[in-house]
Formats: sequence, C-alpha cells, structure tokens
Amino acid sequence: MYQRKIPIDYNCGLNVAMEVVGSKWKFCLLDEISKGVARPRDLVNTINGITRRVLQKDLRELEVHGMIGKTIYTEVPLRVEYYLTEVGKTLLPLVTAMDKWGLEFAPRLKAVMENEEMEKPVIAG
Amino acid sequence: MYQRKIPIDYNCGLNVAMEVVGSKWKFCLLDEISKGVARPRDLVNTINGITRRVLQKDLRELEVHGMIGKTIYTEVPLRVEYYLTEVGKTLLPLVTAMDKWGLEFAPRLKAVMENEEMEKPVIAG
DNA sequence: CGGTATCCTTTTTGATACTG
DNA sequence: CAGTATCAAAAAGGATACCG
Repeated sequence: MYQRKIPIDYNCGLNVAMEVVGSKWKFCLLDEISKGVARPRDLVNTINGITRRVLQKDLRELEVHGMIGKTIYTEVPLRVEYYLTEVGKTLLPLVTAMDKWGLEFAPRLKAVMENEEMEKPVIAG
Repeated sequence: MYQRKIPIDYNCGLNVAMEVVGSKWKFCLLDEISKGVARPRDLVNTINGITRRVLQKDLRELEVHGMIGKTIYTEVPLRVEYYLTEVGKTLLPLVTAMDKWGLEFAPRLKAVMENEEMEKPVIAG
C-alpha cells in the first residue's frame, strides 16, 4: 500500500489500531458515517475544521483498510455515499467509548487549558 | 497552554479525547507506564520506533493534561519515574480495548498491506 | 540520566486548479 | 460533486549539543 519507515508490528494491537484509526479525524469520520452522514460534501460541512483535502485522504485510507465502502451514483452532479463495512462497525464501540470519556473529561481539560494548573512533580530521594 | 487554530469543542467528546490521546504514541506510553515501565530511558528502549525528542514531548503533554505524574529522585545520575494519575487510569479501558481490537484485526490488516486487495466501490444509479 | 534548545530535513497541510 | 495533482507554507521529526 505504501512504505513505512518502521514496519507495523502485527503482534502489537495498539500499533495495528493506530495504523487504522490513529489520525486526527478518523474517529469523527467513523462516527458521522455511522450516523448516516454519507457524502463528502456533508462530512466537510458537519465536521468542524476538516478540509476537503484531508477528508479525501482519510476517507481513502479508511477505504483501503476496509473500514468503509462507497456507492457511486453516476448522476450529474456526481453523488458518492460512504458506509461502514462490517469490519468498520466493530470500531463503533471504541468510538463511543472515546466520545464518552471525552465528554466526562471535558470540564477538566477546559480548566487545564485555561489555567495551566498542573500537578507538581514529586521530589524524592 | 498553547494556541490552536481551531479551539477545542468541549461539547464534542471525540474532539476532547483526541486532544489528549490523539497522537501516535500516547496509547503506547499509557500502556507501558501502566505496566511499570517508568523511566524515559526504559520507555525509549521498550517502545519500538519512538525517539527521545518525541517521547519527551508526549510525556510533557500527558503530564500537562494530568494523565501522568512524575517523581524525581535527585540521585546521580538523575532518576525520574512516571506514573499514571487517577484520571490517567480512566484511560486504561480504552487502551485495552484498542489493543484488543488491533490484535483481532491484525491478520486482515496484514493482508491489506501486502496484497492491496480492496473492496471495489459499488456503481449504482 | 533527564530535559531543553537549536539546526535542518521530511511530512503534512491548505489553497488552487483541473478532470470526469 | 468527487477526486487527483501541484506548489508553497506550516508542522513534525531526527540529530546534536548543552545544562542541571
């Protein structure tokens, strides 16, 4: 598919998982696609901050990895709709868990970002 | 803490979560630290492919976000040990789930990476 | 050893234009 | 509209040196 400086360690689950979903927008993409936001144009409009170029790239990777598939409607203008594959759906529990964790941690992160309050290191020995 | 082009959306759990763990090595780091690999030197040696510089940067971010803390032993040579904070430990179920998913998906990813076999898009309409 | 800073190279990204 | 290619700007990364 493409060259990696350091080959994937297929015995390390985290390594494998990061290869598939380890980029800024992929969890969001899987989430939105699972909710029925299917067209690239709609995804760009729905996901705050993503650009067409990056969207295209991430969709392509998810597709190559077999997490999503697409249906092409040869209309004018062209219409393309993405959907989760069966394998892709196995990622949804992770997406949900991440989202849930994030919501719970949000207030604390907000405090951190605004006050830069940080636990001081313990000095020992 | 630092400037973001697009501010975090604290109402979007995925957005928050990605801010905290959305970089290549953080899941690995949390995993290793939870297993007791505590010193930077050991982390570099244990995690395949990470460099000192990136390790330092990620440890710092995790620390600022309150996921890890550190104890400094003022010995010669200096010894520093990282540990998971209580909040940091709430990430472990996610780490475990990611790892598990990755291990299950590994054979398929390997096939994808080697054969580039890919589901063809459906042509409709 | 752990942490920060500097220099320089490699990747990634955004903007734009073009094709089907 | 969807997708690819190009170019310049921005960000991330490796190597190295220095300090406590």
